[in-house]
Amino acid sequence: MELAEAKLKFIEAWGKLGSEWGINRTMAQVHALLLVSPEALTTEEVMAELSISRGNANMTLRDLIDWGLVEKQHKTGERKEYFYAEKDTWIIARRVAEERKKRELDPVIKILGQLTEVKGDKKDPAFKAFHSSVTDISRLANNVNKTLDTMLKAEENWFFGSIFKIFK
Amino acid sequence: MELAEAKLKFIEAWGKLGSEWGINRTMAQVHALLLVSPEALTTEEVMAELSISRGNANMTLRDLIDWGLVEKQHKTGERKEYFYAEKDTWIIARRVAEERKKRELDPVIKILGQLTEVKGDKKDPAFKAFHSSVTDISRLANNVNKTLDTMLKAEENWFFGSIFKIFK
DNA sequence: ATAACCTTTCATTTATTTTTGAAAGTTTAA
DNA sequence: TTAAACTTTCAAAAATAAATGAAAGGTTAT
Repeated sequence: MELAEAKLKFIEAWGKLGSEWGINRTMAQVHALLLVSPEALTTEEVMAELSISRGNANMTLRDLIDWGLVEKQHKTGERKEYFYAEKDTWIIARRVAEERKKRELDPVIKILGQLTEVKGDKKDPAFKAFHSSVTDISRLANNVNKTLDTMLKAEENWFFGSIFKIFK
Repeated sequence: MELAEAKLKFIEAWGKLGSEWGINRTMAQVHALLLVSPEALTTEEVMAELSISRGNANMTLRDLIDWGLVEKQHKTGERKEYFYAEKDTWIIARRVAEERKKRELDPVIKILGQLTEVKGDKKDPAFKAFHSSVTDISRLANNVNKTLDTMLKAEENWFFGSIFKIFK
């Protein structure tokens, strides 16, 4: 397999994985393209490489910047904007975890906390089932949350290293 | 807040979280409904509670069974099928992790492994960027994979307990 | 055998998400 | 100020995903 083909395979696989996890396929593909590009690319280049429209490229790049995965660069003497992807995989993982925690996990943890407090007839099986399921899920969600907080602060080697040490 | 309202809130929140993570909203809602039901429910009851069609209810319940989150029950003397959700949150988390690992992570790890092997000109910046990004992502994916394997075998207390012990 | 009862399928319809591209907006240089 | 170069917006179109419901498929009891 040659580089050009391998690049396409990578972009395709990254896009597929993203879409399976609720991330816009194009956004994941643009990210993949930038990840394997040694140099920052222009909007035009992204449009051409992936055959997408200007509007789509612009919005997608902005989203990637919002996620903290891509940064704008300016070259002296040029007006065009260039886009460059963070290449450190562990930083990428942390940024994604951070963003999704904030957008999705935190809100649901808040709601679960409220639902945990709902009072009802302790003799009613419907209430008992509700209360115990919600309490259990709430506890698990909080554990996941704490683990993510740890991960956000940790170095990769420390994080996985320590996990593997215990569970070997 | 009373039970009926709380149940609706829970179903809504679970459905939203699911859809953000690439899981069909209705599937997550049916799961939520069954989770807070002390008794197994019939297709008719699921249809009525969530105002969904017979076909949708049937397919969604089948999917939940495929995921290992719901089981069919039969009551003696009755022909109707009843559906009951696994209530142990840790088992639920493990089943979801197991299923998604199998469906999504394993395939992508395989592709990354192949892309890692792609040969090219070591002087070419494009090749260097491709190779190092793919290698790094591949390594991270394999670490996540190993951690999931550990989780699949572990008890909840052991898993989180050990993580918190190190990172406290 | 057949009728009642229940489950499954799948061609259509409906809803949701994503993309397009032309127009509007902005910045820079002369 | 003007015009060229570049970026952003967003209403409309296209693509994708999900839901419907009537018909077909199975089972069981008589």
